[in-house]
Amino acid sequence: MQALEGAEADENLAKLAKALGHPARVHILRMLSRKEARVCSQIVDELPLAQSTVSEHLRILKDAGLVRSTQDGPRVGYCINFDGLRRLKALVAII
Amino acid sequence: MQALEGAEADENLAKLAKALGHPARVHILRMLSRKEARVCSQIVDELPLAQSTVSEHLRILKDAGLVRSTQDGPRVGYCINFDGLRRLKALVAII
DNA sequence: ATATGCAATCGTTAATCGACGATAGAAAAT
DNA sequence: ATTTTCTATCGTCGATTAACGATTGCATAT
Repeated sequence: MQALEGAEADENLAKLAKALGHPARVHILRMLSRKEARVCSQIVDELPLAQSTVSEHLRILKDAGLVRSTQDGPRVGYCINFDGLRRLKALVAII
Repeated sequence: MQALEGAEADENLAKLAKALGHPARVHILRMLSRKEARVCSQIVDELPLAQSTVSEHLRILKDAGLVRSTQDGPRVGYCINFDGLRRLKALVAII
């Protein structure tokens, strides 16, 4: 378990929160959380954004460790990174 | 109680998370949470930032509803806005 | 081998953010 | 009344972000 306090934890929480700091990314995360979507095109269909923009939002969520991409089968799939999400919840909970 | 789902909740969470999306602001929030500081100058002393920059971070936290300023007595004090913080925790918890 | 479909990356533009010093304002102390 | 102390605001600058269309890359299907 990583630290929940100190400068490193602050940076960690800031990075996670920053990734969450856009409505489209919150929406994407919720879709993935409820398994309403697994591939990029489904998310593009749902949001009023270009494919490239959605792809960029997914990259940001991946970079922050909130989302993982999987190649289960023929196509790239996305899913919640539960480790990252758990950590975010833990860090927020103790503020 | 406000909604925890839907577009409005997404925007709300994004706004709160964005405010939290900077290490200095996380640090400030933790200081206030632990009552290690109550006035701006104490925070300035603690952080390697100019007074104007700290003041701006405080403004962002206030705008997001995570911090309140109080004039209890002779001088302006800052404290956690527990309503906002509670809402953040609730919104994050259900992702 | 070629075509198709999906996602990532590139290049660009406008907008926003983060930081600072300087300045203003308000209250308390002298 | 003047000085001091503390915080907010202004103006500026460079860096980062958000968005898009266009292009590339990679599988699968034909």
